[in-house]
Amino acid sequence: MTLPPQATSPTAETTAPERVVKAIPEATVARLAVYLRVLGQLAEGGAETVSSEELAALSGVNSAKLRKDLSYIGTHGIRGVGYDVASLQHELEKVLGLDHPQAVALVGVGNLGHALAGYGGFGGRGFPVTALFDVDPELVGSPINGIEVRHVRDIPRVCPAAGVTIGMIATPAQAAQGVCDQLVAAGVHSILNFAPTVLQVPAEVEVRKVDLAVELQVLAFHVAGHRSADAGITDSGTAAPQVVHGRNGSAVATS
Amino acid sequence: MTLPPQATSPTAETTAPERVVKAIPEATVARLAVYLRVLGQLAEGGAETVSSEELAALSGVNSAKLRKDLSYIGTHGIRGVGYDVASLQHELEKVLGLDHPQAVALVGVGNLGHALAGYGGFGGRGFPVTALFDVDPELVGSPINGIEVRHVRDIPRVCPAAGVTIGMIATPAQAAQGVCDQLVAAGVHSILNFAPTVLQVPAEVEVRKVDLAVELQVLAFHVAGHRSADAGITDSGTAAPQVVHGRNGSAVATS
DNA sequence: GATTGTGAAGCCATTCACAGCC
DNA sequence: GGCTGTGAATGGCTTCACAATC
Repeated sequence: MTLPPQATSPTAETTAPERVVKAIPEATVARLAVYLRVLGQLAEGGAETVSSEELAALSGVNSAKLRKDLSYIGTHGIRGVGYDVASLQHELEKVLGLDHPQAVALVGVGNLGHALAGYGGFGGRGFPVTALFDVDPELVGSPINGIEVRHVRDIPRVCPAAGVTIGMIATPAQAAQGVCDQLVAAGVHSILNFAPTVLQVPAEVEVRKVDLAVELQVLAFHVAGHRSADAGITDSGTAAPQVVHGRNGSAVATS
Repeated sequence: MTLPPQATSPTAETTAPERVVKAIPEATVARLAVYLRVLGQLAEGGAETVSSEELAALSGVNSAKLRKDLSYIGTHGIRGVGYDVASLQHELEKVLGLDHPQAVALVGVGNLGHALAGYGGFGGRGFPVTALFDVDPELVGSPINGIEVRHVRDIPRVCPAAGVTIGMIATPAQAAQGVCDQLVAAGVHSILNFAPTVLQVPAEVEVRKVDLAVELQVLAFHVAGHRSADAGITDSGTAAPQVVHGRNGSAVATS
């Protein structure tokens, strides 16, 4: 259904190079994933269509932003009605590359790694964790969640063989850079880093980071700012409909 | 040491309202926390001063951005030399509100919650997890990491008593909104959400979210985009010195 | 009448480039 | 000579507001 994903630029694309896969802002991509999840919930609830206003409220953004976001993927909502839940879902899955799944490797099976390995299917259909690595002799060789833990030194062999495209690093900080280098050498160009360090990588590698300490410190900053303020915070600008939300930011944490 | 934190605005502050605690961009605050961590490592290594170029490289940003960031807090580096590591550390700690610690409550002590509770002191001096909550009768009453797990229904009583200012939610998605409402009612206005849902909160509450599924989907998007591209990605614009990094984004995940 | 899609305007953040200082 | 601090320029994202469409 629906047309091939157009560039949606107002001006005619005179020189279309193969495929137009760019032009979607970074920030938009992250929100598309959120919309997709909300659509899943709506679909479960039996909804067939949804308005931008409704979907936006459930996603914690305003409706103009949502419509602009969807315009990047060349969506076809129906004016006066809204969006078809099912087809928008499929559209988003296709854009995000979820139509064929990505094999994920997880390095570092400590407390956090364990939790991540167990996270399993994530929200909906997921990212299969295909390979686990650690250096602890107690862990190496034993299975977790049905997957055998390999030694980190096997990354160069195992990852390409398993077709791993995404790596998650949940090691202690000191080990993270070394592990990262090995993943990159093994052809893994997308990395999600949970270790509290900034990773140095070549330009073609995409790193996103999830940094607990930073998140807490940002919150602490705001706590500090609002101390002794009591009346104050009534200036939210425009009165929101009902549903509001603190702010933006999102795992924004990427380095 | 050092002067009181000035607003750093170019124009003279004619109407200074009590204290000038704003004017620092959201994105800058997150990076300040990163600089602080790197400074900690430098201090351990025995460094006394550091140049913006050096600190920036270690933090994965360019030096102009770093200097601009520091300018917001009215820093006093020494031209021709750099920054004093120790005093910059203290300056950053003060700005981020780390001089007196924030009590943190963690709700949801499953796999992930366990890992978070154990994370303990985080990078350096930390955010003491002061209270744990869950609904599982098996967990409630038993101690984890020396802290007794309480029932979620006790949030309204325990949190104010313990002076909790920051809440972390690591429950299943269905439970998250309810828990959030209770935290807010208990006066907790800064929340870090690990559950895969968008939380609806009043405007005075700051929510940051850490969303695994979103992070992975953003990475998947980029994997999809670079498929079949082989030569391509040489257009990084300016040639970076040596150290580079994928991109930005950071836990950007806030809703 | 309701709701989408999108130019245009506005805002925030990044980058540049250089004056000021050590 | 080296390095910081910062106005000015640029770029990206968000918001507004409304014409187009159902």
